[in-house]
Amino acid sequence: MIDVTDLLDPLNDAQRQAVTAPSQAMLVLAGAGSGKTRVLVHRIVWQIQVQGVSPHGILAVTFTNKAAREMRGRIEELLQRPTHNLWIGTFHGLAHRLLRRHARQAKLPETFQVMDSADQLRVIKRILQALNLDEAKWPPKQVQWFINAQKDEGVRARHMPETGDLYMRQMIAIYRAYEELCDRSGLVDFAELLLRAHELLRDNPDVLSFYQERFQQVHVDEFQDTNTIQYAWLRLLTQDKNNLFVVGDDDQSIYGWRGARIENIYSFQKHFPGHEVIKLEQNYRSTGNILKAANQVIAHNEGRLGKELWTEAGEGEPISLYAAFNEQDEAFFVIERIRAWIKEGGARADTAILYRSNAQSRQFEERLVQAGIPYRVYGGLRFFERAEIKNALAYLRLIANRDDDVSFERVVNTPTRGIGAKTVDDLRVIARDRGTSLWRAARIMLEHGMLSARAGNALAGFMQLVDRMAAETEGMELFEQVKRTVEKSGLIEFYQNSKGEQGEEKVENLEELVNAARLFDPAIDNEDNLGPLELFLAHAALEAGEMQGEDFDDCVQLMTLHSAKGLEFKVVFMVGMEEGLFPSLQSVEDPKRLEEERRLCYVGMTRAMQTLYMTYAESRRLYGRENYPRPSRFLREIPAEYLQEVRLRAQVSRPAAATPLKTAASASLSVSQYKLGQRVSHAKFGEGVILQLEGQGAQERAQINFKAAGVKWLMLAYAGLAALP
DNA sequence: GCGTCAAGGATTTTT
DNA sequence: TCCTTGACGC
Repeated sequence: MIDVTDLLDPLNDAQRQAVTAPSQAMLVLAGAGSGKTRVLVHRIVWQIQVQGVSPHGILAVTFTNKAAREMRGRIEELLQRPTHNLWIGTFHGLAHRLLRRHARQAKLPETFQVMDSADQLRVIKRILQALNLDEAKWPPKQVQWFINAQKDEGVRARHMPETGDLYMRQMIAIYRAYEELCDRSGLVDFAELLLRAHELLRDNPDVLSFYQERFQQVHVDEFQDTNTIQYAWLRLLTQDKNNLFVVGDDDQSIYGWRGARIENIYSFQKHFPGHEVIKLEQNYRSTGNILKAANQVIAHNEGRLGKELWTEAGEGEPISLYAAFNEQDEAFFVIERIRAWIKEGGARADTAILYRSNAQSRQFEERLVQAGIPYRVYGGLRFFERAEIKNALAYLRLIANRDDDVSFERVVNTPTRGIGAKTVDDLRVIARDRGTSLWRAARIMLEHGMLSARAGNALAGFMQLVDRMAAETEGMELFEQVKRTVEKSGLIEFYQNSKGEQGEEKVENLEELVNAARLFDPAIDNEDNLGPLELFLAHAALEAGEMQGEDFDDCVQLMTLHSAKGLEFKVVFMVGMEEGLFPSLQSVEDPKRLEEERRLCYVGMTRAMQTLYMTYAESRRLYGRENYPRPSRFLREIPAEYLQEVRLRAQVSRPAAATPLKTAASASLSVSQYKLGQRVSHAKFGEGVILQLEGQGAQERAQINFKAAGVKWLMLAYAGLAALP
């Protein structure tokens, strides 16, 4: 008899019910911090150990590589053995694997390469140029968004009606040209991976039935984030087998803007009539007050599946609310609190500052630097996104596939070798006329002597270089291959000669790339007969790598609310709780988007384990303009009993340097009768002295030091002040 | 080809 | 306000 103690003991009733349920379609509604990964992991191990399902017959899909890694790690830990043939991966990673295995049936060249979004944008810009379209009128970003949105819905250019308005017809034409170029170059963007993989299964019954039979159990994490094509793909795989096990939380759906369909979680119930729903509502992360407050906020959304988090932990502290004068004061307050936390022995890494938009990080960074507190900002450039790394990869990609136009354009003149825009333009024309790649076009032009001697020589030199590198490095070990390429391409030399520290850092990064190649273990997911180089390139495209700073150091965490999803911290600061910032101005008009903002708020609040601070500023400089936002509506949605206002103002004497408002300009703009230093009296607060004036007209405000009530900011229009002599 | 200047744009992010 | 991007000139 198998001992299932380890498997079931750590679970609560609902979790256990989900883990041990018979094979059937199942929707696990897992609230924040309710142990959803644990349920997935234990469910999979249960199937292997108790139900006798072979790991080979199990598929688990996640959104991020990190989640996939974590899940595999935990499964192996529980199983006490490696899980080689169990498929765990991201939607994109798995789609890529399918396409590699069935390239021909997917109508792709065996050597196809994956483009990241920056590559995609370059291609789009090229298309716009080729079509003679003005980028101002057809913003490349918007085109990119349009194309991806179509692909996310499974729509190709040829599916789109020719009838629409001019704008639509033009967009479709661009889309079509884009598809043609990608096909010619063997390039596949992220959305295309999913769409192709779906078409592959849909149009090839033999392939489909092979995988339908193989995968006895399909598991999906973060199901609320799936888009149309991802869900369609899942349904193809599991069609009549009722073997789809999804875990998700409709209240944590925050990626609607990039195609995620929260509706999938509702449709699931229609598409799989025999399904079971299990709710995980016991939260193991936060204290009672935080959870109750979060429950109240999210309750303002409509059409939820309905869940209420609860905890066995005590009430804990109320949420602290701080009204800052301005963004500087907000940062000051947050950093003071972090200081106090550290002073009491708390770890810096247990504190997180969460904001709605990246632009907000600056003031906190400045203060942290000032205070000498180490910190880490999430969301910078990733390793594989760095220019020098992409250049090196471009050479490698050309070695793997000469028709890769994006890579060709990227490095044809990097390092500079005298191939100018003119030559590349000529190449593009030929390539387009003949419907072929730049590489082939270059061949043709060289053979027909269509180039000037100088350009011709330079171009021939480049092509020989690539051919030579390919020949020389064939059969080499991967890292040796990468090393040679980096050197022979001239990139190392190029960056060494470029000036200063920047170049040095780039050389170091290139060395790091060689190192990454050395550490890269293709065996991990080489169930296919792919070469190590191809696998490495795919890895580079599908996993942009960690950000710069690793989290080895104990440092304060700064990130957007979006990137905080899935994480937890003892002390959380949600900053910038203001109308127009959070909820974002762009979202307030549309109820759907507003609800997504509210879910984001819910996600943010439920990150906090012990202490949650929420702050807003009464005045905020944004894009060079002073704003006087109102506190976020989400704050009003929290019942007062869970809130505690922090009153610091009278105690905080702000350093003069942090007071940008006392400028001559702002003082002179005060047309009113009030002056700095003027004594005034107020009906409620009594007598005081004006410390600062800012704004004008109806917006004019004064900071007043009241003898009895302390320092306050008041709108002059409403304050009803009387001037004293 | 590189450096300088001006204009425009500025949620949220993974793959 | 500030940063990125593109155009233009050496």
